[in-house]
This record gives sequence, C-alpha cells and structure tokens, in this order.
Amino acid sequence: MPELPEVEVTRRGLLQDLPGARVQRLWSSGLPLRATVSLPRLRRHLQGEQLSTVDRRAKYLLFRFASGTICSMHLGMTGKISLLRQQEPRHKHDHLELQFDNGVIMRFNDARRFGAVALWPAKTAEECERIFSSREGLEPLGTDFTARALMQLAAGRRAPVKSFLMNGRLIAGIGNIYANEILFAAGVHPQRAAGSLSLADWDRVTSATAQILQEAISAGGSTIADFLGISGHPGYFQLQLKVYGRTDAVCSQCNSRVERLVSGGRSTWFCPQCQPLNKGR
DNA sequence: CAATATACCTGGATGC
DNA sequence: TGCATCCAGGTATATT
Repeated sequence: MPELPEVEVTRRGLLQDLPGARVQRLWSSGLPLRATVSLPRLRRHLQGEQLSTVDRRAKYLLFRFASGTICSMHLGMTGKISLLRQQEPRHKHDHLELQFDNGVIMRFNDARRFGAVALWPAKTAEECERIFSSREGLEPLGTDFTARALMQLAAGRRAPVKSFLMNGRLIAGIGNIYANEILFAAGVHPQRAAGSLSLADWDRVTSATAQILQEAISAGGSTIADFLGISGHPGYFQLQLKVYGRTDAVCSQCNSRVERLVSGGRSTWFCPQCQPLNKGR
C-alpha cells in the first residue's frame, strides 16, 4: 500500500487534529508487528505526553513529543492509520490505539503485520535522528534530489534502474507503483542498468519523480486495494496510473500496449516504444 | 560490496 | 461451495 505519497497524505491528516493533544489512553492487540513495542513500555513513555508534531522520513512517520520522545511508525504493505471522533468497536487487525485528551482516537490497522512501531525515549532521540538520517536514502522531494546526485549514486551500478529507485538505502519512499510510473514518465526502460543512464536521462527521472509524487499527494495517494486516508476516504491517484497494473492497455502516449515483466522479483510495467531498452531518448 | 533470494503475514482473485 | 495456488503497496536478513 503505502509509498511516500500515501505516508505523506497520512501525515497531513494527522496534523489536522493531533499536535498539542496529550496521550490519555493506550491499547495494543499484543500481536507482533515487524517491530513492536510492549504496551507497558508504550504507556511508560507516552502516557500523558503532549504530541508536538508528526514528521515523515522515507516511509516512516515520526511522532514527536514535547518530552523529546519519538515514536516511529511504518505502515508496511497494508497498514492504515485512522482518526476517530469517538470510540467505535475495534475491527479485525486493529493493533494499536492512542486516545488523546481532545477526544480523538488514533488507530493503526494492519492485516499483514508488516508494519512497525518503535519507541525512542528522549535520551535516545539523537540516536534516532542519526539512524534515520544515515540509514534511509535521499528524499525525492528534497533539494538534494538532483540529476547529478543520482547519476553519482548510480555510478558503476548494474542493477536495473527500477531496483535502484526502489532501494530505500539509496532513495527514500519510492515503491513499486511509483517506480513504474516515474520510469514511464521519464521514458526510461525499467531494466536499463542504473549506471548506464545519461545525465539527460537522470534529468527526466528526477523531474518525473517530483511531479508524480506531488500529484499523487494532491490526489490523496493511490488506493489499489485498501489504502485509506486518515478519515477513511480513499485516494484517487490510481485513476491516473499510466502503466502500473495495466498489462495490454493502450499506452497513453503512443499506440503500443503496456507490457508486464518481472524485474528484481517485482511486477514491472512499461511501454516498449516510449521506454526503449537500448538508449535514452 | 552489490545483487538477488527468502522470509515475515493475511486476504483477495483465480482456477479446478 | 470448497480448496489449492498465486499474487499483493515493504524491508531485514541471508546467500551468492
């Protein structure tokens, strides 16, 4: 589900209601996520604490508290966060619930439990910042995300450019949906070796990345199977997808048909005419 | 070190 | 209807 745009849409939704509120009650299902924090530990560090803001780094949400404590959350493949105005019966796969003193209840639901929650008490907050800044890749919407920077990062790499874009250690936040869409918009074949792209190729890739991610955020993200925004409404960017999941569809730019292949173990869609394998445009 | 395979987990779609 | 199989938005870890 959630790539950078969906996480960012979630973050913006949370900012509507949560900053300034204090955590009143905590609940957890007790079922393990990819990384979990025990309920007692969550209570010890978050109970009564005031939320300052919610930031995003890569696909992680960083809940920052006035005490300096940070709680990071990752949505995995199927994670959803919703805000409720009042208590409602819990659903299957609800795993975490924070009730704030303004009456708002935040719920984390994740069917596949690939999501993750981590807690960074105030005295470890610096370590948290260090880890998130060093372990995660370049932010695609940041000022460092330039054609030159990517070309340098890709130098000597023989992995397909699509795998390169999706490698979170190098570039943050781009998953399978947007990697496909970005490469189509840039006219770059997904299986070209990352190190073989010219500066002109990278120019198109960087501008396509910014444009597509921004448009997706504006559209509320993509709802393929189950992504929902904070108040339970879907995103609409899936209606603008040009290649993702569209095997045999007529290309929006020419009269060929979208093809599917598997690259890096992931389904990959592209237009053989608009995205030539041999060279750039 | 870089690239690829595998594992984690549930649910929906598909085919028999 | 039931059952088996495959596939899915991510990422850490193991293996080449």
